[in-house]
Amino acid sequence: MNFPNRKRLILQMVEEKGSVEVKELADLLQTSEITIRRDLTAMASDGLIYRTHGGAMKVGLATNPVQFVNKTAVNSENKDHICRLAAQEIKDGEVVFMDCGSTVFRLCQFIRNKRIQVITNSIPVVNELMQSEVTVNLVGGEVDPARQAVHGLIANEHVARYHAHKAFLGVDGISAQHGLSAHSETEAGMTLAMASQADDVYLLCDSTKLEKDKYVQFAPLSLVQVIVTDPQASADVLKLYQQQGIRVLN
Amino acid sequence: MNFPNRKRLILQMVEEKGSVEVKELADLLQTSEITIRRDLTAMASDGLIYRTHGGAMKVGLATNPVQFVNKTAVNSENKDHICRLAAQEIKDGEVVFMDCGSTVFRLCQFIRNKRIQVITNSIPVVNELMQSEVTVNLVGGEVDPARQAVHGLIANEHVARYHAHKAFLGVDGISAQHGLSAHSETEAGMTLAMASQADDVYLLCDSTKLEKDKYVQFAPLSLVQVIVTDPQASADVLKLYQQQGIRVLN
DNA sequence: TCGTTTTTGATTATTTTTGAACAAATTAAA
DNA sequence: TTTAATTTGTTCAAAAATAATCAAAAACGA
Repeated sequence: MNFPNRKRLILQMVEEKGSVEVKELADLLQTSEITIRRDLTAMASDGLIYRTHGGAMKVGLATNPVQFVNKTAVNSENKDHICRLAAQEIKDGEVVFMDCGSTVFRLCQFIRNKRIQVITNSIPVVNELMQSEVTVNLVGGEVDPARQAVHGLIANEHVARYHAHKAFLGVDGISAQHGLSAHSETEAGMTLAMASQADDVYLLCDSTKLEKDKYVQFAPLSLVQVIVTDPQASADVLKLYQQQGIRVLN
Repeated sequence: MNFPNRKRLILQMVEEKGSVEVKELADLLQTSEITIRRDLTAMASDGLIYRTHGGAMKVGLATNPVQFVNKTAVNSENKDHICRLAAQEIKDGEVVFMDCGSTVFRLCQFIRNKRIQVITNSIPVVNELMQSEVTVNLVGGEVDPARQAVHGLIANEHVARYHAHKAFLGVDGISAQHGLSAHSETEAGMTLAMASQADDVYLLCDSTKLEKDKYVQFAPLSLVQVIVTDPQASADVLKLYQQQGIRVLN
């Protein structure tokens, strides 16, 4: 076993497990501990891993350029629940849209091993899925640094060139009476673009967003086929949506 | 058994198994180890395989798939020199292309505070420049995980919609006789697309790439206006380029 | 056929990689 | 704070792989 091969395997292990030990690697790669140490030192000086006493760690935490602006942390339990449900809907071979919402971002970890194609305008989603089984298609256009996503006219045109089985979208507000609403027009534009090119539109929104109206009201409820939410959602409210022919998962 | 035949079989084996050993090949192809070594050396210089001690690997497996922050570490002094020169050429208000080379990536740190617009197909460049003064425009299309960049037909079309003052591009090889060459056709396509939409094409390449021919030769030297390289570059070689009307910075 | 060129193989010297031993440094525990 | 246990850096030697040189064999063209 030569260095490039070991390097590849070590890197893969570090990525998977987060951290590794010298002994563990020496055992696994059938070589001496000192050789492993040398490998780790070399890799660390290249910035590939973070060297620790007795092993190495994923550099990702420090290097991974952008963490999702911590919005992911709030309400995380409910969001994971929503994402688990949504992930179950995705079959191998499908093409899906994912927009730049924080809930939608959480979906990444549940679909890493699916053989699907994801079309997205979210930079964090691309970073997350780039090293996974998923094939990623990135929407081109102006980058909006605040939202860490691509938006605008060109972006919408790009989306219009594709067709997907499913679209997984986030919104800032949803109500039976006024439909979907958002904080900004640019986000609304992308949501519309993706929705109109997908067979089924899935809205991922935790229960705090139900029956709330925000700045821009941009689409009727009929745009969506499925709403995925958490168990805290009131049954009465959900019934409102179901009466309009929408499937509800919670 | 002649060289073309061995070459074909070796390539096939490398593709299948990911990595091969000299002994293994000598045994299988009924020839001596030294002949195999010669074959491997020749193939490696064409960029078909990655040479290792005792064998060879698939190119994709050897080049680290994640974080190419490491690649920037090798030859970093020379690369910084190149980037400093290149950065000085960029004036506020300009629009520039940046491709997905590792040298080009290093340019990011030198242009963070410029009021310019960058159009790029490189994910690391986007991550790096997203929180800076620079306005970023991302090229859309299929994401190539190995290169951490967007490539392909759609990507090239996207580039064709824009015009830039300058393009900063990396290549794998350059020679006075055969022009520009690359390891893969997809990279070559993006380079061409950007070059044809820019007023001035700047080639960022350290001296190790001068007078080297790689797998795909895709453009004549006349495509570029400026070559930026390091002080190690031989004056004789640079003169060759200057005679063809190219400006050389080093 | 002969002479030339190309390819292959063998030998030796050099380089690279690996492993072992031991002192120095770091961490954890008392 | 001191002691013990790990881990690491350093030096050296052995093993493996490579480069370089030269000779033999095969292929080629006249």
